[in-house]
Amino acid sequence: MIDPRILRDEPDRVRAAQAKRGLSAEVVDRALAADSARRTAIATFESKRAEQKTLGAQIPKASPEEKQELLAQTKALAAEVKEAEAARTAAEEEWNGILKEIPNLAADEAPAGGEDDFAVIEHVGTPRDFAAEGFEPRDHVELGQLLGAIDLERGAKVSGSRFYFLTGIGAQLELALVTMAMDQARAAGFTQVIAPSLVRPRAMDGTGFLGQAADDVYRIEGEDLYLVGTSEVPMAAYHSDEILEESSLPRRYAAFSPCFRKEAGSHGKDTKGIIRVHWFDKVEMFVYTTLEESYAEHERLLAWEKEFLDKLELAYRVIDVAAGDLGLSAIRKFDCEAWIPTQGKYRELTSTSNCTEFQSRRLDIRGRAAGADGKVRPVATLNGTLTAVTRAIVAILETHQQEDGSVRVPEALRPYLGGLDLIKPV
RNA sequence: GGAGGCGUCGCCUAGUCUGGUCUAUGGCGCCCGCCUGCUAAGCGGGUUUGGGGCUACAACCCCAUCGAGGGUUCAAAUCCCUCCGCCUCCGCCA
Repeated sequence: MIDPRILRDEPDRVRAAQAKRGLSAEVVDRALAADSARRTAIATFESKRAEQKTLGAQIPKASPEEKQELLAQTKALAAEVKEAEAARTAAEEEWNGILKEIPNLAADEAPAGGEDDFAVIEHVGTPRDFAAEGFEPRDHVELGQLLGAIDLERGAKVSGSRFYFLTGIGAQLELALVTMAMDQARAAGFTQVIAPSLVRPRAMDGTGFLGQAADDVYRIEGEDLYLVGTSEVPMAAYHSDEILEESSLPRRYAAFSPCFRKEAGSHGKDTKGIIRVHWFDKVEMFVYTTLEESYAEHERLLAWEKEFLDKLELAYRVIDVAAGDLGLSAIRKFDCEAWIPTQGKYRELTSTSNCTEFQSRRLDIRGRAAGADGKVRPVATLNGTLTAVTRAIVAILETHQQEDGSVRVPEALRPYLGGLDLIKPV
């Protein structure tokens, strides 16, 4: 959630932020009204409660006849306190509910508008010119079949549409990519983590995925558990309800977990292949740091993502995602989109977000400043994809394919495949 | 899955049976100061978090906070219920 002080002191800033995302500002007025109602309710309850405490303290010391009198008084008061408390609780819930509807305030640098209003920051590498090379590239579905790497038919048979088996060199590719990602992360000082992919509502809600995105989340029947769509969820909740020494920041984690997405509302999109699936594995970077450091850290996360894509020798562009497409939590988001030859487009391979204090406020993750004053305040959280396995495989197969259907292995990946430099059709 | 035990303000801990003087004890750690060639020791003080009021977002006052949420009561760390977590034993299992 956003800082309530900003809402109170600079409501116009919040209104402007809503407009930038293409959302109504009406929520701001509802929030302000709920805030003042809440404060009134708190004051009422607290004065009643204080009175009750004062009277109650006199009872054990009172003489028998005074005691009767006091008991009668406090008994009546007890009912009023109870009522005032219920009113306070209701007012606080109302306020919290409204506050949680407000997305994080987009950064000034983030372009205004929706999905198509992104700004291209840079292009890295040049898409291969298959026409000049004189052959028609095969798509990853065909290549996956030729190489014995991806089995979509059996994926559908066993689990349904948007599922797959990675087999043979496909399975090896996943393990190679994950290990390479983990090695890079460790070298950069990250703590490697294998994270749970089933979480409680608190974790899901705290990261902002039970808002508008709730349709995309799998729930476990009969249990209070959700399947995560990214290890951002368990990693954000990892330090929930904790106070971290700011001297211990940044805390950098590289977490591996499967990711599950319903892909509701994407019927007809990317129906072929493994571009858009209900399950895939991912190595995600997750960082806790201070608000001041978060902006520079965001750039670092982007740099680490680029380093990984560079090692895969892919052509890609980096975009600055528009405000309306940031999701609830982020103030700014960079996507790295790799060139997919058979689609003739750039497709998202990785994404990094600065969520500032938004998730920390919801999950109660605070930092204590160094020194005698030791102020406690929310920390900033950031996340970034190191590798989303399925899309990385799509980009590698399509980009590095040869006319005969074999695929050249990028230099950096070879050590992770036992030195293999060419994947040949089976 | 079954039976039992436990959960106190960073860590350890007193308090729970017998509800009110608990405004939660003591130790360790940490912070500030004193003392001291320096360090250690010693001495004195401070040290949960969230919220509200008032304000300079200070000081101060108040409310809540003893795993979480309900209940009983004039009054709950203390009694009752539900949930969560940890531990022990049994069963099952990769």
